[in-house]
Amino acid sequence: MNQAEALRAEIARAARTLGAPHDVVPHLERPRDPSFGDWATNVAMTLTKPLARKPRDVAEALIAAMDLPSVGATAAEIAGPGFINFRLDPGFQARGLLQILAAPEQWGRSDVGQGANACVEFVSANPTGPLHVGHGRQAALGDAISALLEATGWKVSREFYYNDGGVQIANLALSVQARVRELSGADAAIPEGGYHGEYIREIASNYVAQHPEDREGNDLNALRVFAVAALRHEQDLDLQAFGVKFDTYYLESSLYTDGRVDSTVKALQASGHTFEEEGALFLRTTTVGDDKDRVMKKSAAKGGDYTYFVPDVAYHVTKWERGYTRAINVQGADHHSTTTRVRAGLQALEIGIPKGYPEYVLHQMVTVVRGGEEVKISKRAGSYVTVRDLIDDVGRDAVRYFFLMRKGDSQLVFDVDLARSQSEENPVYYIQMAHARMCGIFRVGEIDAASITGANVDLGVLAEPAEVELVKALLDYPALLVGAADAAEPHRVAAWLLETARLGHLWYHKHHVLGEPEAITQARLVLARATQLGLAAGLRLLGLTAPERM
RNA sequence: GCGCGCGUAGCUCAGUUGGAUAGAGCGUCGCCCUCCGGAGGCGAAGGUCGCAGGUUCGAAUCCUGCCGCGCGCACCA
Repeated sequence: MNQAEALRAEIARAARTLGAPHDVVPHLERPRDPSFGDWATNVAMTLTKPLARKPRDVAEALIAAMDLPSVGATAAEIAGPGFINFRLDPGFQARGLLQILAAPEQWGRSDVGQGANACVEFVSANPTGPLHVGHGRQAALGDAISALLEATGWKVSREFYYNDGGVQIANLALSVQARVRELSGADAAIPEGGYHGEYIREIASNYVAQHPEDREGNDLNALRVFAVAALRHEQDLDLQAFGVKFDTYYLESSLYTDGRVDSTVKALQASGHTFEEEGALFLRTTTVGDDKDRVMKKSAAKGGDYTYFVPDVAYHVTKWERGYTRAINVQGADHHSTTTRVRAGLQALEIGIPKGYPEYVLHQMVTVVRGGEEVKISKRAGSYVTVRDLIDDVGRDAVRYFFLMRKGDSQLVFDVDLARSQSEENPVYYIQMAHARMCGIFRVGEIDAASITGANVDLGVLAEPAEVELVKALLDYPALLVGAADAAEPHRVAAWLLETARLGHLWYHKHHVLGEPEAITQARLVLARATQLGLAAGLRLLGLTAPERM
């Protein structure tokens, strides 16, 4: 049990002696102003009604009923309408750092997920071109959300759904065909809705080199297979360069071949939530808030195919059946119309899937800016900027951090000049520098950092305000992860890193570690080591490196 | 027109799920400093949290209606 939990438990115990409900869970928060204390609770105000007493009365009785020393508290004061502010003994508080030193790899990890299975689906790009910046944001978000879930006790599968059928793939094949024919001197145009990027030319010439028997590009099926394989390979290389690995690749085509699409349609029809109109089969989605009912199967006149959301529903049934109690889909906000449909389909099946399943993390657009100007195209892809462009330009760490530093709901401006600058205005550099600085202390002092355990060190001397603030920030990390994982919001970790790095720099500039009286040096070495490990843990979680020198 | 998201300091954004005098970085203006690691430290100015109502002990946060921006509104995916 950590310090905050111990304090919470003691408040709850005291509250029960006053007659509070047995299941009371006092809310703890950091006061906005550190001068108020180290922890605050509003529990006295929430108990006003059940206890039928005034908030300040409750607070007073609560404090009297608490064993403050047992939880390291030196004072408890009533403030404002009924807050209780607790002050913790600095040495007691700093002893929380020992947990970091004892098991750095475990730091921040918890078991709130209790080993349940979660599926995080992200990127899921059609194999029709190199990955663009939106995919990059999805890759960073999906990978970080996965890491967050893993750190909080979930068993996570990172999944990539391949749309390997459908109109877009057909257009890809036709686009390559046009370029092949162009090579043989024929006059051929890219079809409507086709792909114009430079990479299509590369694929075409590779195709001709490997298929000398089809210089005219007549074998559309061979073209399609070749192009999809080439682009899947290319996307794999992009993801590899980004350091993202998937556990599962799920092919849309397999949903047809193993009969899941048909069985899903039959089940939906049996459920009574479908109807036929003008020769097409509809799902009644208006009952769950959609603005119109959606076509599942096109009329014969339109080809009689299933629309894309039918395999989508079938696919999400497999997630449920594969035992994922939590499924998170990371997509661009332009896909938000699918959420209602997929959920409606799953609900219509009436097989016990929760209403909010799957969860969607939808992110807004990314604008790439260089030299103050928006960048819109890349040579290779033509109409859009690729992830590869960014990685080559500013490096993997910066790309990852920049994609994660804003919450997905907000639009993101990716300033390439800032991302590559070696200055403290660059948040990535700033955070990594803080880590490297802590490492530097041990290097200069010729001390083996791993030998620092904090045993027999009086941490009570870590009482300078800058030290107390840094200690508190470091100890907030585990709870931060729980909240971030629950909300699927990695940007909280990015913000925590920046703030903790700031406090680390501040402390470093204000106080010396080496060359102080022995007792102080020993205590500060513990804080330096904990800061280094704490920052490294956060960086690692987001998939960033923690360099020892820069 | 309908749906979703966003609107917080000059700029870029946080805001612990409804709490105290709304914060940080950059920029601006003062004053210091040159220290284990490249410049940093201290302080100041700067806000009607888009607007107007509502809910309650208490709202940037929840509800309603407007305004502005983005995205989406196919028998496309």
